Amino acid sequence: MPKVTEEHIEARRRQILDAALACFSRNGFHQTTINDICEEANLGAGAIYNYFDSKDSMIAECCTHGQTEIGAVFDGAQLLGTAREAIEKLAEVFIMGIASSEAQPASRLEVQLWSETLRNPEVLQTAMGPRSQVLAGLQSIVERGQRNGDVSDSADAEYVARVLMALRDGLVLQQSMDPDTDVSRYVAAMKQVTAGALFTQPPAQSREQASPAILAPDTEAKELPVQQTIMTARR
Amino acid sequence: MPKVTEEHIEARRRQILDAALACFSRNGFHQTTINDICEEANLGAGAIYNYFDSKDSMIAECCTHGQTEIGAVFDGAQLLGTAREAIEKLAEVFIMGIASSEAQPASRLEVQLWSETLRNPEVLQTAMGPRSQVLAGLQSIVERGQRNGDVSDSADAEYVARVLMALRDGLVLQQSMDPDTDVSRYVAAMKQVTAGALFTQPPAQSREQASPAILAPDTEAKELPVQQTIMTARR
DNA sequence: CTTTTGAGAACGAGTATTCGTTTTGGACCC
DNA sequence: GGGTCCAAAACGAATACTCGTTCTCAAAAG
Repeated sequence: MPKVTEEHIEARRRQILDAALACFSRNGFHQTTINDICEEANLGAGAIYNYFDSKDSMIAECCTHGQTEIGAVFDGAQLLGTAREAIEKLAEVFIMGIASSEAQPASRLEVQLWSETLRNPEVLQTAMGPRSQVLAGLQSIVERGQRNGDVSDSADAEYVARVLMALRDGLVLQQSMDPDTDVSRYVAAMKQVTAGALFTQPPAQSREQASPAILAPDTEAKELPVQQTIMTARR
Repeated sequence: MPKVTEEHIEARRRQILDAALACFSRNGFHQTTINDICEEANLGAGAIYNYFDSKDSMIAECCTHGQTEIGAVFDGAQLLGTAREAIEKLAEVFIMGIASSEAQPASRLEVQLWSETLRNPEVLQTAMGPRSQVLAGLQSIVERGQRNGDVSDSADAEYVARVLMALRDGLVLQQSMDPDTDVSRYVAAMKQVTAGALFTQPPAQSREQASPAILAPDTEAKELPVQQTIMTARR
């Protein structure tokens, strides 16, 4: 069959890649053999090597594919309004979307990818790209919140972003280890925690920087509506 | 040399295990060859097989060792007082202690272990043991806080525990990917977020269960210090 | 008939494990 | 006390096997 349509070729590639992805998420990259992929794809070894140079290139392609998707979903979320709103939106779209319960294979693959980054600098590169993009996005949300007086000035924007990222990564891990993880309940709990609605009582006399918001300098507590006093309030 | 003391044997085992651990955390379980371990331990291949049945048994032993330690550190933290205090304590002892910056190898090993759990049901078992123990501990802290009126009744204790766990796991991941991660800054940011001190303003009109704390029943808002109003607010 | 595709045998590099040999150093006798 | 002995310990080449990749050739398509 000389000259098969370009789409056919792409379809074959995707067929193989899907098979590889299924195997990788089930067994990890290095425990998956080419034969496993062949069987999953119902193809012989020769066929696969018509479409991919090597197993490593399949691994690489799976990794970049999965990671760029994460960046894309993050970018897709419209993060307007206050930081609080943005974070709530993130919880719904970014976390629910990526770690949605029908996507357990994707979570498992991501965990495998994490361990691969520790070993393979190239994979680390491709994984860190989208990750730092997301981190930067989160950080800028926090910083914008600070400019708007929405977020405590004492917050360490970079590390608050990391904390938010951890909330996502941690869910991915839990979901991959335990398929019964209830993502909605997780997101609800996460919202409650990040919204500061976990405790019914205020922080004790803040000893250190533990809860610096209440020490924000320019507050005029007595004059302001109650709620306002907590945060930086007006400059 | 007949008659070698029992301790000597244990010491040799540990020597080999330490070598294996170093290799595993550097390269992952399956990319590490027996020869790598031999070189790291300055031993021949045969010597190693006097102390371990197989490479797999070394993997298994590394996994259980690392994981039980986590459980032990958690148990070691004295978690008395209010839930807020307990969580702060946890941040300091549990998270700082386990993910302390000189322990990057341990973090890397844990990430490798995560991926191994997805593949090897036996490893999953041994890893889940300490993990569920910690989760249960976290959950009971939250529940105790609820009984004391310390924590919002609407909180989903089980999933709040998962969120807290995610904060730890996420740090482990970040630290393993990026050795420059500043654990103290992370812990500080995490404390601020969990303490509800991130935002300067109270949650908007709670639309759903997003921030149910403001509906917590038994608060006496008017009597309380100003800060208190933020979370429990009116009514 | 020419060209592309795919299956599966064959290859070869790499690895865990085994095993026969060598080394070690404490015990035991003189 | 020092020389001999010998089981434990270590070694490392040999083994058996797995797995990624290549090769060959038949089938299929144009």
